[in-house]
Amino acid sequence: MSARDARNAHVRAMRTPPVVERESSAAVDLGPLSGFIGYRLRRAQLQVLAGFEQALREIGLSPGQLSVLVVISRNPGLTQSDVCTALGIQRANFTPLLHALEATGLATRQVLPADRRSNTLQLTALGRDVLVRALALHERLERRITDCLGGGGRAQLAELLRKLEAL
Amino acid sequence: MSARDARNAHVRAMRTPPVVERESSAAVDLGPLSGFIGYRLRRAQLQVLAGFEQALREIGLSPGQLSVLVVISRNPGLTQSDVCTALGIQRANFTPLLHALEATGLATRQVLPADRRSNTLQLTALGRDVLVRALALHERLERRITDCLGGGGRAQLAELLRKLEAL
DNA sequence: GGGAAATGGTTATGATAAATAACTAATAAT
DNA sequence: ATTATTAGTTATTTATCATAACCATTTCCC
Repeated sequence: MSARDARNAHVRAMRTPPVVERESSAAVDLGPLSGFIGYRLRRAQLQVLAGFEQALREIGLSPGQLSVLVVISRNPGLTQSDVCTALGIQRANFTPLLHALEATGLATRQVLPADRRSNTLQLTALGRDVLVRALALHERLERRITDCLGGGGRAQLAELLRKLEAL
Repeated sequence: MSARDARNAHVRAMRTPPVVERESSAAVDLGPLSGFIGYRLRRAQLQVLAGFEQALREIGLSPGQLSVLVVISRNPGLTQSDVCTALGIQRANFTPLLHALEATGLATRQVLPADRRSNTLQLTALGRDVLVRALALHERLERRITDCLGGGGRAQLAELLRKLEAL
């Protein structure tokens, strides 16, 4: 990095023709990697994830938890499996996620009388309240993204990603 | 899901006006979630990741490993830290990743005489060969993505994601 | 009606990626 | 020469995703 650059700075300044430049900081060639969608996706997702945690820090919801709250808020009475398939979560991974929402008093399970294997999900009053606040905080993140991409870019990105889900 | 639909099918067929439709399969309302870039990113990234593993199965490289091979192939003599900052990997997480590449004979570390704390990285002959084959296999995935998004869409996506990394 | 098969939810477990802190050896700074 | 940085390693923690096995319930079908 710049360590070695600093070390060799005098050499370069006096005698080195600025040809090789000794890997000066950002001079790393990513080659075909720059065009890999998967690579770009990973880095972008990490960045947005960091933004999410920052934006929702005071509430402390994970992305998955927020998504579940949104879905059961708009579709009261869905079963766990319904939510899982809607969100692309494994049923096995959904159990602890949901239990966390129950433990914090945001959601409740209720056995469906018509099929006593199934649990239907509802938000508590607290859950509705927290959801509203979380969505407001999340707006900040989305605004940052819009500022970064422009309104059109943001819409394009959402659409392209949506298409990609059907890969 | 369709389970409950099937259960109530006779009822609906005889007397129920097709109004409520009992959460028919894809009728889950994601609400604002559909517009969340973070949500779309997560799902798209998972999909592309699955495509990656499928495409490179016969070689068995992880995305991170491939990215490292590419970078040290195009920039021989980089130190570990150089590669880390170029790829956005923590130095601590890079160590086992690199050791795996060494253990499979794809890359070598070499102490830099000018600074014996640093290791410079090189590909072995095998590493170069595997890299070529891996890139060829990876082409398939990229082609699938291009088929899915169109050439223009793919370029747009790459650019938008690149911008997002600077969020 | 009653046994086999399928379904909803849970548990346990493993694999992977990422973050943090503490440590060593070597170099740089003063 | 002492001190402070820096490169790399180790250990640990956390979170996400995947798989398989299991129980209770319901459906299928004979």
